[in-house]
Amino acid sequence: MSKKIRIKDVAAAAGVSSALVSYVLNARHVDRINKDTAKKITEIAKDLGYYPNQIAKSLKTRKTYTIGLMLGDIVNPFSHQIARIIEDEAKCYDYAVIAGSCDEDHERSKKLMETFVNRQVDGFIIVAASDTENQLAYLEELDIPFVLIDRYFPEKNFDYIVIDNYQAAYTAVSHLIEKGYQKIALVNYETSLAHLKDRTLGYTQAIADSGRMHDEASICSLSMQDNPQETKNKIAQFIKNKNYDAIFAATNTLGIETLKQFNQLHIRVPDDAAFVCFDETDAVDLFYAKLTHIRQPMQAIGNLAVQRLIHKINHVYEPEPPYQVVLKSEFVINESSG
Amino acid sequence: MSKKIRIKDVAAAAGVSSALVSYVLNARHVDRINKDTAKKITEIAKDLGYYPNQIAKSLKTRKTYTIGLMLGDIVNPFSHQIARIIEDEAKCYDYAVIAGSCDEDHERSKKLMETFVNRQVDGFIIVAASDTENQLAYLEELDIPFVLIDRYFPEKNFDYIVIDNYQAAYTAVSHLIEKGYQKIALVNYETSLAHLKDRTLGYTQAIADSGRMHDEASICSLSMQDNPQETKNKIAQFIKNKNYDAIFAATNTLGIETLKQFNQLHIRVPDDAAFVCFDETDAVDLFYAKLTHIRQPMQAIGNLAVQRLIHKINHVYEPEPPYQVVLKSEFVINESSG
DNA sequence: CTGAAAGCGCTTACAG
DNA sequence: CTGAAAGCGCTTACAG
Repeated sequence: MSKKIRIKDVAAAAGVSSALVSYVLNARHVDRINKDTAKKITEIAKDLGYYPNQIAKSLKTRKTYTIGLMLGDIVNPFSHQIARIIEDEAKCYDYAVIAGSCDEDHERSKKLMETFVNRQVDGFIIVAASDTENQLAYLEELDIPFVLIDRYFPEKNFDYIVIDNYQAAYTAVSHLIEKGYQKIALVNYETSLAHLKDRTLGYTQAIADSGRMHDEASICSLSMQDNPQETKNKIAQFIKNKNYDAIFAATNTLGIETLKQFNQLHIRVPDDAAFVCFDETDAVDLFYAKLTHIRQPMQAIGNLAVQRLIHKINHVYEPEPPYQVVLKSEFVINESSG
Repeated sequence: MSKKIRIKDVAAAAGVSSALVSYVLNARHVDRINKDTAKKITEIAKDLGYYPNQIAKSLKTRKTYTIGLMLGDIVNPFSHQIARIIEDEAKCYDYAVIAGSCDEDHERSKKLMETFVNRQVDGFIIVAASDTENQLAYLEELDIPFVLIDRYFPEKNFDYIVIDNYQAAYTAVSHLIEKGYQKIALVNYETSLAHLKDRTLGYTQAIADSGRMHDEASICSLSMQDNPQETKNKIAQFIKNKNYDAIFAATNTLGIETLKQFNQLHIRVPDDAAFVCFDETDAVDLFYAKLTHIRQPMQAIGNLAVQRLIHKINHVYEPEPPYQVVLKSEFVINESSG
């Protein structure tokens, strides 16, 4: 075993103090350190294979260079797409990301947050579960910076980066109307989460603007608390009634589940029913009829979230107006709504 | 802001020493601490909302309760399925998981490993990129425990948990043969990675055992170094030649890409070509013909990896014979090979 | 049964 | 230009 090298070892080998080694390696006070000494230290550190112990460093500097990423549900394609982007972007600033999923559960969300707080993450990027405003307020009390993505709380002044969900849904449904579909159904969660409410609103408004009557029977409402089997059953039930000629699925997982049921029941897209859903997943090209979908600007969401968070980390005690960004999404028309 | 409470604050409030608080909260020497004092300390700690600073704790105990998870490619469904399982299992032992992707790249793998080492992870679970044996040897030198999953190095004594890839491929191809398909093609990566070689071997052996001649033209070889577009093009090229009546895709991503090309070129499964692939992904139910596939025991792989790793962490200096587990996979027959 | 003190490996004012 | 020393918030022999 090659024992782990400490700063002390480097200092001894170079015949200087630990302080100097620390200065050189962190490029502090470069102006007033002897060039040759600096060079010697750098070389010796390299020869010995010295890497600073981040734990010790963190204890002293009170910075861990770690971001806690709280996801709603890790199996959701949105989650790992965004996780990947956030990790890459964070790496550019020498931050690591530690991610966890709260599975849309209030309690799990709280536990996860506590775990990350104890691990001294410098800040959070959060896809918030429903009714977790008080957890976020707790973070504010602790002066731990965070930024929300995907979901937001309209009543609060938290920073967020989201898309215009109302507009996205409105566009999608208007497209189906233009295409001549008569009975357009919505599959969505019934929840207090504003972004999903917005999607429902976009749907109902587009229907209303087309001069049609709103029909409760056209909405398939799921609960986020249901287990996968219950969700599946409810969707299957709804599909079987065949009270629609087009379906707008308000989330990617709901969309995929709907398509699976279509397959099961031999309902052909778009002949028997047109289909539009959220997010660009593998399903888009994999389904026999390429899927019309709403494409979120994932890269922008991830990058902005990281940049804003790091800015806040570096200016913790300088209050600023809330940073609330609403990005545009893209509507991609394919065969499934042909 | 409610200032963060330290152990000192609790000690002061309780009128005892920090040492005692530490003992009580960590349940050390419970036998020789006054019950009432202990109770008082516990209550006060709770009232003040005390949580130990994990960084300080780690510095002293040299344990971070963190596992570094190195993935081959985070967008691969295998990766996040297994990541999820590992996170959940690790949580049972109060370990957190910090994950990263090396994108099948040697250099990125090295950087990632160094980052995790500096962050003092207690151990690694690794889906190894090709030719990274020396990186693993480095970990051994540092006495940092690790266990490989999914992939292994037959020449080395590293711990691993994998499936019998040869057998899985052999079974899949034999099934196609029994079904009467005449020209069975393989889509796989050309690589030094043993688990993928095993899959090719299982394929060629099954073909040979059926008394057929091996035909080089039946193998579509990809390179892991190719970018997605190149991979796509090569598969498209291969598909277009139509020199097959069945395809066995040796990885899930290759399988999904193949199916996308089938759609593009209006090749119907299983009428124009039968199809079998690795892994249970959303694609299985989403494709119009339910996919025949090899189902890996993900839960077992993840759980065993975590359990073995934690065992090693707790017994670092007690050498044991290598722990090399080969699990069985399940072959699930569906319509795509009907 | 309990406390004073050292130490984990760094960083950083301060003194010279 | 450089070093001695304090301190981050814990844990843990050791002494009593």
